[in-house]
Amino acid sequence: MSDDSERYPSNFISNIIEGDLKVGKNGGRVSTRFPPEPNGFLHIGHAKAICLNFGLARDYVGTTNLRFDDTNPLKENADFMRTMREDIQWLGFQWSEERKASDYFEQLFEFAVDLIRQDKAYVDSLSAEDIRLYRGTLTQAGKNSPFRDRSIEENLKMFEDMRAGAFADGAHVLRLKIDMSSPNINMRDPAIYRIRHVEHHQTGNKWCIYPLYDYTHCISDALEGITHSLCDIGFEDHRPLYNWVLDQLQLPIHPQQIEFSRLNLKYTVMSKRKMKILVEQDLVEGWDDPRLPTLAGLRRRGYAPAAIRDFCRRIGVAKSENNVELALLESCLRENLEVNAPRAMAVLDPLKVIITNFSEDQVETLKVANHPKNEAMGERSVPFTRELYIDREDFRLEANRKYKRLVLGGEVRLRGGYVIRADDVKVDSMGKISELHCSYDPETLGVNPPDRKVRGVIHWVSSINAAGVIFRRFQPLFSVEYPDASDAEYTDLINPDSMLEFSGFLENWLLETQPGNQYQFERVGYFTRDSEQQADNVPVFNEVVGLRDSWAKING
RNA sequence: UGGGGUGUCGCCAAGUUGGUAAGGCACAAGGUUUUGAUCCUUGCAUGCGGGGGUUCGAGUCCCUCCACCCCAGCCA
Repeated sequence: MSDDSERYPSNFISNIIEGDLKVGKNGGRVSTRFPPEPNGFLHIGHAKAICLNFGLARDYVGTTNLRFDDTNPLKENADFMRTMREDIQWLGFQWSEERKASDYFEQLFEFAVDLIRQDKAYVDSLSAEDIRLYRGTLTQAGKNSPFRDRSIEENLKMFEDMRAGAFADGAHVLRLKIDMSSPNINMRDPAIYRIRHVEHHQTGNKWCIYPLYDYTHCISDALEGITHSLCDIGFEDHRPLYNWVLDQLQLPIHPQQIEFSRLNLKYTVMSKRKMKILVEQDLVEGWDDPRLPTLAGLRRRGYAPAAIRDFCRRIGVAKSENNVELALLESCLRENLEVNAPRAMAVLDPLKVIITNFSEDQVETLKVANHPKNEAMGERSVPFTRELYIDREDFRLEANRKYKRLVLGGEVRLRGGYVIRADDVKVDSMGKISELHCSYDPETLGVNPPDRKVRGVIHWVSSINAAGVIFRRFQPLFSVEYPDASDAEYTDLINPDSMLEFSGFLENWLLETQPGNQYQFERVGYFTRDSEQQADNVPVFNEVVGLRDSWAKING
């Protein structure tokens, strides 16, 4: 997959890397890492970070580690690690080495001891509440903890005792000794170890003290020889702390932290917390709901990994706030599926058609191309019979000339087949059209009638070839562009039509297709078989993305 | 009232040492077409948050305003 077409265009991070390469920094080596916390599902915002870290390393012939940032056993578990690995591989990337912050717990502890010996860390016995009070505010300096001047010996002893389990949760904390009056709150003696008597999914009960992010991340990066540590822009003012810690210690390398802005997509939410609530309140069907921007959801929806990668490349990398339109994502998908998806026919809202001049016991086998531009995709046999189905919206009793479909007395071509004329309609007791009687012109297979104008081409499925399935079409999950920014609670802004179900027919061979393989249902959109088994066993096909529809614009 | 950031076309986003505004998406108008799809052609920022200044010349340098975002977890 690593062809040049996936190479990142010029951006501020690649500029930094090229500058580093030019002066021979890090011996010309580029090494990145993707460091998720295993506490939820990866989403398209993570995809941006994944593509960037793996993509940049690929572009500059470097390496990328997968590192689970598992320093908070209260929130994390090994199941999330498993799904994250699957999602990353599905997206198309393979890491050089898998690491875990917990791999470094012993070293992290020793470095902390080193800091205490240097009088740059101390055990604080203030309560969490008091620590907050002593920290000061955004505009007022904090003040030193009364425990700040404990002797090195006492600190050493107490920290060992913390590790040994001598204290209750929250009794003490290890803090860095930096500057309580720093204008940067992150530098006001940040805590780096807390006591938590809980089992860790990787280290079991070996530890009862766990290091915090700011202390752990920079050291982990250095230990792995990471050269460029890319992270969310929210960590920008943590950078001085990142550098401070590394400056105090003997490490093989001092990685450079570079922050870029996270992806925001219109009409959706991008926070794990908010998605979790949607899942827990059954507002969606689960973490893999096709309307969610989780990688699991996108996969179930039928998104092609290459299209997501293309999207991540096209949105660029910068530091400014951004709200990307869904249209860009959809465009990436269509571009990919246009060339890769074999064509087929499906009728979402069936209207029965009787070809009155075609005999009941006859079946004509038509050959239809699987792709209009790619002969290598071959052709398939499509049966033409007296009884078939077309889409309800492809017929009107009467319409003006702009309507290029079937009207009473008008002619239209059945895709891949004959030209038919609508002669009569049957209406049921409710006044709804129940059946259409048409006649076909046997001289029009592959050729247009010389003397008449055919209005257009519509798709269809023969009744002997029709498999009944459920189609799901999707709209954005939220009905407003910025569900996060609204005054209303975001859960109240869910689009009631975000998932519409249709009961219709498709060519029966599609029943054998696998989830993840997309097909274009001509004139409708791209679909894939849903991966979940339904209780009633009725097959479900999810719409990946619709076809561009210029008629909808004209028609309103 | 502290600190850190960001402001280039509706949405993203390029713009090396100042030299006279890339590209994509969207949109619009044509053409091709047995998918109102695809494809092709054309159009789409005298202006880069505002105002000054330096310069032959500034999105790029200086000054000054303005707007928006982030930070006070023993979360990451």
